[in-house]
Amino acid sequence: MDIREFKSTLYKQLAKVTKALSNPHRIEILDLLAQGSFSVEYIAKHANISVANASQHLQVLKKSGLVDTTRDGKYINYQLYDEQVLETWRSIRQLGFSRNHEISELLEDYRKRKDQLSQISSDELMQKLEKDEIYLIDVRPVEEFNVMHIKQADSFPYNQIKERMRELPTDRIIVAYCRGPLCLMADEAVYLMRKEGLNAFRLENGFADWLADKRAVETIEN
Amino acid sequence: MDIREFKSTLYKQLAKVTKALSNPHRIEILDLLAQGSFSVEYIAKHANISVANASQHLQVLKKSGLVDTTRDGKYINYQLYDEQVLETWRSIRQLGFSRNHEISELLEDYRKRKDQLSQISSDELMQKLEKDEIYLIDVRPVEEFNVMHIKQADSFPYNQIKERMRELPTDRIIVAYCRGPLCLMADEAVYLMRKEGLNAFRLENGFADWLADKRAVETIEN
DNA sequence: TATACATTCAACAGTTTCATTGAATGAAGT
DNA sequence: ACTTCATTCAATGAAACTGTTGAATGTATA
Repeated sequence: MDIREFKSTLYKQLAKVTKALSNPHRIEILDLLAQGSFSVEYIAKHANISVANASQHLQVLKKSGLVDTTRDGKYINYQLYDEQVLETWRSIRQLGFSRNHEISELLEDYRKRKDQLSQISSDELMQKLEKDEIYLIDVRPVEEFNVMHIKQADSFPYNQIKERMRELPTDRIIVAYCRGPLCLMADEAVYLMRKEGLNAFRLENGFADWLADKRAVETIEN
Repeated sequence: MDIREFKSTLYKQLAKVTKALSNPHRIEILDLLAQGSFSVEYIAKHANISVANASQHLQVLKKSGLVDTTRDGKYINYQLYDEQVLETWRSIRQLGFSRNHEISELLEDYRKRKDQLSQISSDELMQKLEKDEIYLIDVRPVEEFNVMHIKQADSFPYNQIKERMRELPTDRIIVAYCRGPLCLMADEAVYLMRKEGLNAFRLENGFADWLADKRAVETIEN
């Protein structure tokens, strides 16, 4: 095999990985898997595609080595292969934000409209949590909260906020977080809470990045 | 716009960037552009594709924001948009190495056959360069040497090694480097030098990573 | 053993991507 | 103004990618 042939083979192999990342649904799935390990059905539901379609996309990701499976009863759970996949995904996401203007504009517009950009950084959150100045809520689906969540957080799934509004404290700052910077559930939650006069903020980024930064988390056994 | 629509749009926008990365030729081009700024013709030649085809791939990369152009006389030079593109490419390349077994095997097989894995790390090189124990050669095309090169290196393009063999010192260690870990020119050079009894090694990784690590480089004005 | 159900498979049509070809553009130099 | 030459454009057919559908697989539970 001569050098040229060799290089072609190398780049073709590398492209197998990048091809796996080239589809919007697969990106959304990766972003979701950054939260933990989930069944095909769950993934399909949250990526808003059919189960068969999700299964196919997951197989592409698996063949490329980016995700792995474990069987749990009759469910098959998919998860990111390792931390490096998460790191690379974060790098790509970051690049998307900086190189594709539309992405950051979309998010900014949305947030400006919804919650006046009331964000709080991870560092700030840490400090205020220690001083007990904050009530922290996790607005992701309870399944994801159960897999893992920020240490002092309570579960308040986004779709229950309205009914459970009176459980929230009126004398403290409330901080809501969800999956990551692309996740809008926390924004929606903050919007609803502020409409009711609560002092609510959104955590900048979200759980995936909290985890990647190796900050304190907690798990609920099942 | 509801949340779902919003998310679809976001992930579609992100996929615009990843789609640009999903083709083997475009990956090879990015890898080449990690060395500096080059004309369409040069890129086409080194990626072994037609000029028209290279032009098209380059336009895809440009539309996705990953590369940028500057005009120089009648040439149009393409370069990576910024350092973040290089960083993300390195992250993806790293992921490819770890998740696609074939890649590392291919390289290892090739190197085992060619130069018995005689590699030297960047740190080791730095130390030995200071002690003047090493003769360092850059085996990339001279165009790339001129753009930038490791500080103490001399230019010995891979395809001139044979003719210029007698210029090389026999009493010192020779270290050859090329573009990066996917580049085989340094391996070929080491192979040729060792066959002539010279004490030659390959620099682990290559110029792109040397640069990314912010080590000392030099430029030749033109 | 039979049933339920999560997941995968196989086949299909619609769309996108790709490389090739030859013509068009447009800046530089005569 | 004319020529040269790097680059881009436009059109084409082939190949790869996608989502849908309905059937098949295989594990868990009754």
